[in-house]
Amino acid sequence: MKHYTTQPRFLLAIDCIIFGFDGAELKLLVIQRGFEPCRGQWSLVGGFVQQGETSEEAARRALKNLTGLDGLYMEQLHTFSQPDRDQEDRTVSVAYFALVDIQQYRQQLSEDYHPAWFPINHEPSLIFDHNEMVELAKEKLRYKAALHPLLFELLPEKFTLPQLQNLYECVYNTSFDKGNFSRKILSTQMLTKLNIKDKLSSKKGAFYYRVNEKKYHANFNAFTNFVGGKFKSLKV
Amino acid sequence: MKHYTTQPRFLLAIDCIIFGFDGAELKLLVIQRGFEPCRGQWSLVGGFVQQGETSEEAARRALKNLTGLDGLYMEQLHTFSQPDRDQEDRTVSVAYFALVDIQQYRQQLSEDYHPAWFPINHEPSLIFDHNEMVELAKEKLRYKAALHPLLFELLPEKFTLPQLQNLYECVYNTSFDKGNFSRKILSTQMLTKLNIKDKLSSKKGAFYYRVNEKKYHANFNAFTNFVGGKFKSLKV
DNA sequence: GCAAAAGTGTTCAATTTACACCCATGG
DNA sequence: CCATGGGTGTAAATTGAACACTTTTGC
Repeated sequence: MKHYTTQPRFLLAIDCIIFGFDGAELKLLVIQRGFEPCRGQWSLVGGFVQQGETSEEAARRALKNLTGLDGLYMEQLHTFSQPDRDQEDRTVSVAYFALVDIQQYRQQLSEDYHPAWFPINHEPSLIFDHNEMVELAKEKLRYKAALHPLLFELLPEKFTLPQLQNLYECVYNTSFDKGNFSRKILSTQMLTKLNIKDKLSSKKGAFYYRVNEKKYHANFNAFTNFVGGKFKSLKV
Repeated sequence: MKHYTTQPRFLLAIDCIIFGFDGAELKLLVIQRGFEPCRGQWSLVGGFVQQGETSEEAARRALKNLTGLDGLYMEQLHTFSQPDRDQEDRTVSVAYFALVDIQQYRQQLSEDYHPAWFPINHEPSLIFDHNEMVELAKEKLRYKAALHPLLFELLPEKFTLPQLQNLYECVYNTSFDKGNFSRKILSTQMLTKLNIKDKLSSKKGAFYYRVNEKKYHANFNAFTNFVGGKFKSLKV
């Protein structure tokens, strides 16, 4: 093993795969790249890790810059290190995926970034290996959401069961029985029923619920099967 | 966003968390570090990523060097980037976890590396953030093995159901009903029964099985609940 | 009153769990 | 011939899937 000083050095980047849900479709947030190489092309939100910060911190910084939001759900996805992934220089990128409530998202700095939401499954061609990152993030989202309640992170504070079911149906591109779905979700005791109804999508109106933070955090890492029998046939 | 040339540069390392099973205990392979800083202390197997190779390739190179084995089960775990994690220089490390059949492992280059197997739960104090890496790898192993058949990778080509059950019981530190365990495993059709018995641990002898590679690979990524009802109470 | 969406109830099937029982054999 | 661990059978309990039914209300 050679000594440290003889080892090659790398640029270290982060890239964020940001998912949102507009009530009808699952979407991906991308920007128009503002500098060379590939200026003007669609790209994930990213940046370089600085001395004195972790890659997590760099990713949160990038997210905050673009969305104006703190405390988003975010987790490390994978590190991409193909020598030729960035034609300009040897850059290794740590990819993170993040979930945002699209209603809370306020477009900031749009002059600099030109952000745009694309429907998942119709995202544009992205620079470097960013499409590969998005594919992996979609897999991970489907995987993790089948067992853990992270899709709540995509919804506003108050939401109805039909809205939640619609989100699951979008993510898994299938349909669920409403009776069985509602019983399954409510049996986790992660939701608190409010006395207000959303009357926008039906005459009867659907009750709003909000996440019971205590139960949610306490049970986030437990295994809960959120997708019924489709669980067994899911491949990832 | 600054231009590339103004960005800081990092050393890029890989570290491998290598698990093995000796029939009675789950074990971790560590080495005595051969160079400064921390020469002589216990460490994960690692190395620096070189120009022109991916971190995956660097990890396979390190595994091959130490164990003499190709084609081990290996997957990327997490990237560690605390600025002070290596006191000598700013080094970011991509951690991989690997599973080896301990019987196939031949101690090579022992003069250089001084490798040793430690029982999981009694591993020694390791350099840098390596204990943290091991903790995360143990969690990931328990998580993934609950749903996918990766523990087969820890066993020799031929093994008995009681041996397999013992392995699961070690990983989850619990016990399973032998009848239900055997039915569950065999129902996956991932095992082929051989006409030879292992007579070492009983008078009656237990039939050997081997992995049906076709079924195994085809269904590796499907969700299969390998831990019965303990699944629901498993937290990770 | 009726269409449309929310929400509840009920049945049948599949899976899981617990535990009893039989089997093979070395000493 | 019996103790020991391997292996099979089975009934009860739980969970899941399907679908019928009731509720509410704007038009």
